[in-house]
Amino acid sequence: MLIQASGEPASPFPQGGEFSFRLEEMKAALRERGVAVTRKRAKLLEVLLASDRHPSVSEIHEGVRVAYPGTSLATIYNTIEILKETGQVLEIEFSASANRYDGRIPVSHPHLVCLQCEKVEDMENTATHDPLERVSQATGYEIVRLRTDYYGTCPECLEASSSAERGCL
Amino acid sequence: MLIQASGEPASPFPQGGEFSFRLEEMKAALRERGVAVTRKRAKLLEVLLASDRHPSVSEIHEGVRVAYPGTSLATIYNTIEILKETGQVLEIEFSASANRYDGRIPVSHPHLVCLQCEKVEDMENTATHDPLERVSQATGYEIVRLRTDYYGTCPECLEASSSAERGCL
DNA sequence: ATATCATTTAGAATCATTCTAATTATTGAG
DNA sequence: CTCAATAATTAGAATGATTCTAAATGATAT
Repeated sequence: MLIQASGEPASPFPQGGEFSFRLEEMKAALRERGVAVTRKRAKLLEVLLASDRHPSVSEIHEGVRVAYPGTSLATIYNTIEILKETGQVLEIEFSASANRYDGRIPVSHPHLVCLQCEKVEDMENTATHDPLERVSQATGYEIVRLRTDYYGTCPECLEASSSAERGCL
Repeated sequence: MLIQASGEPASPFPQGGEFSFRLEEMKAALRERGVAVTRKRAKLLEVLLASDRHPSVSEIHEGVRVAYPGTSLATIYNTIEILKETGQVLEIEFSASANRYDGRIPVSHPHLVCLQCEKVEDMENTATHDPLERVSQATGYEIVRLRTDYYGTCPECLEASSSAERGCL
């Protein structure tokens, strides 16, 4: 599926460029990381930010290929990996379909995922008593499932790695 | 990784059978669905319930093979699929590693996922203001990421399917 | 210009999962 | 019991997303 079909030249964003701030932030993060902001990478960032679809890698690929037809999938994966490492993109994992990416808000926040059309939308972070019902009311979705997972390092692994640092291994 | 090595005969659960209730519930759901509770399937349910690891398909496979060495992976996948359809197991999706399954509490609830050892633990559902900090305090995890996603059907798809039902397509 | 280093590439490899077509087990009717 | 019908199970192939690899290309800096 195609994200954005704007041509190459200096492309400001369609809807008025609300995310030019993020664009610069991402470019700065890449430079700070010591990697070049090549034309393809810059285009990738634009495509990522231009879409409110939380695009997949292959959607981004198609978007970049509008401007640079020869672009390989590997380039998209490589760059997304760097963006992940620098905290510039949020990966929304799926096992049954392709992962989706949020470059606009790169920190954890709730989404609405339509099981039918696979749309992924941002959700206002409302207070959370009986979250399913509340969210259903607020959004018009028929909510059937909520996923809330906290990711981090467990106490055992924290202890193990601090021991290792102290040379106890 | 191996889940449970108990032999075949009538095996009650190791820790005293707190989940025999769920076992019966799952068997009943299968029967109601019109599928047989074969010995391999029964074993699968036991292995699933016996572990607090939120086992993956291949972990379940290994557990079942202790009792039934010839068991194929396909059987595990097939049965898990039926359990999912009947709401008897909660699938915890990962894209970078195998999905994990919770048969003890088959409805949505928060987990703690260790990024280092890939442990998946159940979490008490505490009130949720500044959830990262709160959860970190409560659990000893160093929390770096929270995933909260609501799954369901968006208003557009709801409308589309009700139109279709009314014969408007 | 040229040596160096990063970037990009096409395609192979991997891994979880699903599919397929054949085999085996179970069940119910007679 | 026996046999036909149906369900369950199997091994392995197919799929699809992602990662890896090794070669080619591009940019940079003297």
